[in-house]
Amino acid sequence: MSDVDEAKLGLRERKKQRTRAAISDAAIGLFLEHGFSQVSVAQVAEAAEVSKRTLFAYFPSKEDLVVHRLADHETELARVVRARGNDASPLAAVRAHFLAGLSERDPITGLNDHPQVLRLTRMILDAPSLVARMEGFKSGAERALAAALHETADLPELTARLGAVQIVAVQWALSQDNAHRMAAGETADGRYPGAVADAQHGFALLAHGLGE
Amino acid sequence: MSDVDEAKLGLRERKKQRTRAAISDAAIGLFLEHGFSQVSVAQVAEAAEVSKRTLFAYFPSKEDLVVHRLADHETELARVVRARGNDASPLAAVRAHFLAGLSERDPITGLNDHPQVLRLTRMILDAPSLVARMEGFKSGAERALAAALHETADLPELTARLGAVQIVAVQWALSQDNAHRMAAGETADGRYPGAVADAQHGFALLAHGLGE
DNA sequence: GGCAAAAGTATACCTGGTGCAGAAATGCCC
DNA sequence: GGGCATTTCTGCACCAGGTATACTTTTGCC
Repeated sequence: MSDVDEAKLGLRERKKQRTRAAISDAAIGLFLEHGFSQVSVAQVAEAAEVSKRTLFAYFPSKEDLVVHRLADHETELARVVRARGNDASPLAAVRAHFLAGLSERDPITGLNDHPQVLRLTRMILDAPSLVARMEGFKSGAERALAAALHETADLPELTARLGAVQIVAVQWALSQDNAHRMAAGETADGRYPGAVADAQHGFALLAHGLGE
Repeated sequence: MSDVDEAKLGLRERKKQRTRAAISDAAIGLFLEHGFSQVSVAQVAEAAEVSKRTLFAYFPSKEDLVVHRLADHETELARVVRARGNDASPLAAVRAHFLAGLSERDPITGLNDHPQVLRLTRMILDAPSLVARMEGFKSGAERALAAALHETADLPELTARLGAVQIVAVQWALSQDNAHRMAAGETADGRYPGAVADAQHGFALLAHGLGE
């Protein structure tokens, strides 16, 4: 039918990837247009020209149709910590990574005002089950970061875990604040200086404590 | 039928409360015995001698049958902060409250090895949807604590929020660690000194930072 | 006692998700 | 190209959580 683009994997594998993409695209499109809870998986399956049973062979739940694209952010912080230079502190590495994300307008920092990103954010926030999945990612990020701190910074397990949950909590809160401001109409470029200042403030709190 | 125990509220209200308790008790009993996911709401309704529709009039979801008892912990930290003496710092108030919880073996600190508590903990941890609800409580606690800090400690909103998420994250991690040790067989009394030391460590990290 | 409002019930239905048996497509060897 | 095992897909029946509707029972109160 079509040209052989990526001939490395057999026809079977290519078709599977195309089917997967078709299902995901149909789902995102319908969800963005009508809202996550307003669209049934049966409608998604029909739009993707696939049976409901096949849809669930590719994605274990309705929520996964949305969040599978964000799944690798779960281990992002842990990878940053593991990949840091030997002289750098974990906290400095995470801070540098977050500041880089801000300057690149990485959607995960919340500092992105593209209409598609805004619509996706609003769609997720409107669906409690999707918010719950995001919280689940947060937990996964905590676990992964704790392991990375424990293994590469020679910290006791509890200290690593306590540090990890604080770091993840602060970064998440900073991102949420940015996203909230974008949703309220601020522009990414206009918000950028404030976002940087707030990030510096947040990481300073992490480094030097809340006081007393 | 039975004696009039609490005659303050009308018969209607008393009956409602009894029905509510009957449903909740039947649910907890069945869930503890067979596991949360193994018991259907229809079975709970039957055991409570109530129709399924009535059950859902009292509890909006299956998960609420379990977590409604824990709901007021959501605002516990915020209340502690608001009720502190005018000279005390919020962090000191929270630390004192947590240490008091440890010495009282408050189940929410994780430091309680009563079989019923252990079984309940295991039951919740075995059910992903219940774990997700607990995470939701965490978010609620963060919001409430952030508001309390903002209003009573004269902190900017972002600072209050960043402090709140750190405090909640640390306290939650400490509690989870204790609960995990209880589940692994440690006794509450044996664990108590270590739990206190770990709590001191966690709150010291909050007060003085992770360093660098 | 009688009546309006509240609470409870039975039933049918919708949606997410799974089990099962069979049809269709694919890879591969001839 | 023709067969054949394996994988994939499909239709269908089914389960559980939850809701809408329309109806009956119970309660509060005059």
